[in-house]
Amino acid sequence: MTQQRTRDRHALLVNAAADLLEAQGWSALTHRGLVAASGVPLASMTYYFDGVEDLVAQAAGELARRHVDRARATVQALPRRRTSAARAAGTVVELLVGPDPSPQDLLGYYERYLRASRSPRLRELVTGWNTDLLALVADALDRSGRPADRSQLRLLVAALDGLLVTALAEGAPDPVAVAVKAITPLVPAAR
Amino acid sequence: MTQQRTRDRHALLVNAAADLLEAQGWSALTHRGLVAASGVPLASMTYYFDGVEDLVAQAAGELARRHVDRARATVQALPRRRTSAARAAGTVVELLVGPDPSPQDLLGYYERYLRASRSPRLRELVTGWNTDLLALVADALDRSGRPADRSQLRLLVAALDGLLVTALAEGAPDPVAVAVKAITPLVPAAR
DNA sequence: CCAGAAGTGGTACAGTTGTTCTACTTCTAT
DNA sequence: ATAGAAGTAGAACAACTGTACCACTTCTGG
Repeated sequence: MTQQRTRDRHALLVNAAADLLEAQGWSALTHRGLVAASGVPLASMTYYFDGVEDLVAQAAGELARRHVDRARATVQALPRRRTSAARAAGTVVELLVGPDPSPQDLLGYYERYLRASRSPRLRELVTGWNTDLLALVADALDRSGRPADRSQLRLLVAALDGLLVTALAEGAPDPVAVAVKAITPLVPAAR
Repeated sequence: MTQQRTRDRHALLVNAAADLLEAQGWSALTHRGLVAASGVPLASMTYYFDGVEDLVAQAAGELARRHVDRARATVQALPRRRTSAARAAGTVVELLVGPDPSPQDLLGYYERYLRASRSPRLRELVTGWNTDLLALVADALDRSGRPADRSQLRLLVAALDGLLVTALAEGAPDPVAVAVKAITPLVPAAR
């Protein structure tokens, strides 16, 4: 069967690949980039991954898993009490793009997101990931005393994505601040 | 001074580059790709463009210009009468992403958009382009008897972008239909 | 009309990339 | 313990990229 060292090495590679993808985007996630980041020889790339597409998919999967785990922890730590719309909006942003992301983080995030549409495997990954994330956002809004139905939720998240992407493309200094302020009117009323 | 043939050739190249970028995305816009699409020899690439970055910027600029021109024509052809929210939403979508775009068109559109944040020159281009487009959307909504203020406008467009990007990443069959339906509640009331 | 500028085009170079080949070592099941 | 599978590792390959070089032709201003 598979040996211990192999499992370790595979995990090492996937983790390093996810780090690389997160830090430097798609273009940095190459066989040789991963070699430099992991110290594993080049020939092992084709041994552990069934082509570069597989490598990319596994790295993206790992990143998505980390994201959801972190978001879940954030939600579970959320106190169950009514908060202001602005605060709730801030929480939603944090769940989606992480705490205090740099413009580069955001760019990487949406580049990953978009690229997914090129591969069936990644599309599937993104679909599941979004479902999880949306459920977490719903939970967070519940805890903030501002329950949202599906369409409100979808619109809120979509507006956030759109605002962040635009702020990013235009090179706005603080995309998150702009976005939080703009979506606050879309946060459901307290109930 | 510059000769006629040079201007022709430059225009030919920029047009071919814009076509290429529109049809096949960033990755296809290479020196050799443009050679194949235009019939102009490889060495002319460095003659007419100051490096590949310049080539990309000029192609993107041409594409943005075409987009705004087409949107402007669409708005000017719009009758000045009150329409349903759904219809107005459809018009907004058409202005932003063109009439009946395929998923591939949409993907290219947002990839271009996002990539812009990597280059100061492209950021500037996108900023101006968005300003023009937003003004056209405002005009279109006016004509539809549904005037919007700046923040309504921004939210509407952002939600649209976000919905399209998500539908795209998840591989939804008809992103535009999904998006039009979802943003209809954000269309300003008739007045 | 003709020197010099402007433009043309073939070729080559250096740097990427993903992938393959081929020996070699290590582990595991019998 | 040992045969065979599993994993390791170096080197090389072919395809791609952007760009530089150099001889050539075409155009244009004085």
